[in-house]
Amino acid sequence: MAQKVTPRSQDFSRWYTDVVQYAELADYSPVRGSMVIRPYGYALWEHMQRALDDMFRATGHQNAYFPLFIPLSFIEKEAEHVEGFSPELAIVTHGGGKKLEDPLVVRPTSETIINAMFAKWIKSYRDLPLLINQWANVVRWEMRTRLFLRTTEFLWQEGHTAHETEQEARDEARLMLDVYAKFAEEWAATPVVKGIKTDAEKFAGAVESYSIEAMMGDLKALQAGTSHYLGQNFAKAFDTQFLDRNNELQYPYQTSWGVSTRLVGMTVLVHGDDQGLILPPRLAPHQVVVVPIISSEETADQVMDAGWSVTSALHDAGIRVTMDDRDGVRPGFKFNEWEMKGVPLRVEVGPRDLAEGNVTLARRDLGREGKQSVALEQVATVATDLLEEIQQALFDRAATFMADNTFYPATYGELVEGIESGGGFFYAGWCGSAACEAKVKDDTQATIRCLPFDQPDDPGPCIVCEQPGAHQAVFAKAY
RNA sequence: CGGGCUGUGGCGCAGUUUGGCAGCGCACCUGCUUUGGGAGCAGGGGGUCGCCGGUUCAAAUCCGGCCAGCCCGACCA
Repeated sequence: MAQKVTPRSQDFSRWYTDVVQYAELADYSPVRGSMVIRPYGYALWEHMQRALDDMFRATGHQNAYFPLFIPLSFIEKEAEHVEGFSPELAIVTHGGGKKLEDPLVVRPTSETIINAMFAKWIKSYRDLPLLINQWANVVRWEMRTRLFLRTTEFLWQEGHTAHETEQEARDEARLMLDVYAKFAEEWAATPVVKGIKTDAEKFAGAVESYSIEAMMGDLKALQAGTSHYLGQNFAKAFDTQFLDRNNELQYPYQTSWGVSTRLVGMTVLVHGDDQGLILPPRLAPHQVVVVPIISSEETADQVMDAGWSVTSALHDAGIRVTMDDRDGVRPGFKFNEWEMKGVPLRVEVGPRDLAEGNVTLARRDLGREGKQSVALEQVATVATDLLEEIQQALFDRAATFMADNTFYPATYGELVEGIESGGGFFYAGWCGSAACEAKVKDDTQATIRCLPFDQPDDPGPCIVCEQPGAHQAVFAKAY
């Protein structure tokens, strides 16, 4: 623990892997492509869950739980859905020592099993809207995996809703995307671009997919959350029907939306530095760590007492605080260790501070320059303010970084050169053809991350074929 | 699934070319001295060298096969 990480500038990919492991967020497991989320990483995820779950409830959703196993025949009912997911399904063929007549799929997502139940529950327009969320694990058999960003099994949340009208469902899909954007920006301190996915990138079985896209520290894009307007595709496949206000049978309009433990990876990739993790205060398992500095026998008790009283003052102020009272570990070691773990604020309590009635506060995001002395009795109020400042500073820094690395190429040559010479987000016109989209991908590996909701009056000509552009698209390499 | 790299105490590696006592650093345990940015000294524990087979008096080392992991591609939250 607390080893030196590979510098970001030297090898970003290894830096990420080092930070995740050294900060004890996760570890590789004996199972191919699967990871163990360690207590510290899980605590971070739990804080994300809590914030999101509160927002889901505030928008009228209820939690429920559906089975892990889905009959293979269910997946096959929606043509695009099965086509999209079949390459990555884990399928159970045996149970109880016998071969199963109908194989079971380990859920890659739950639209089908949930619709099988919705078909039973939805009889009348009075049953709508039906607003369900579940927290669950899902399995997608990936070729290449990376801790948190892509693993065979991952934890997520999937919302599934059914509505009386198309407009209501479309509004719901957009509303939940807004919830995700709000979470990303206000909790994870990560600015995002909201937009519509192209047909090539949309969810298998959706009419339209929306996403939030964030820029990572290596200038690649990460899809941080998606929301889908499903139309009546699944309702028709599962014969989910209700009697409307005119006593006529109708198929409901549906949505689904999800975010995953990938958000943990995003937080690392956006804010971390060569010292390790930097956590936004609102999500940090420990917002403040108190490190006592014992320099002599005579002052030891006094320092420890002061450390504990600072700890309880911070706790009483509603701050998640921990006191590192380990014996036999030197303060310098503790500083580095808690910096590795991304704790936003550190309080150093030592004889020199106490002689003047002070403690030293050190901001994680400012490095060694970010220390200040604060009077003992003001620690709680100052720390409370600082945590808010840090939260804002992290967002501002990420927003500036994204703005600085967002470009508007005028020609195809500029787009290709821009992507190859470093990356970033490239806004450009796009005619809407799959061929032009594919050409960019073939030439540069970059894809259209989304067509932003914020569109200019004139998107300009297609960056590829120079035909009039139907949309402005964001091109970027993605995780 | 294609290409590359790697499997040796918990982690990182040397040793493999040229077969001959299984080593180093970190971590861990004990003790003492320490403690304001990754402590020092002394002592100690821990490894069927990825697996299976072959060659040999003798294999971490040579030969054959298999497996796993990571990185780069195609696919993807």
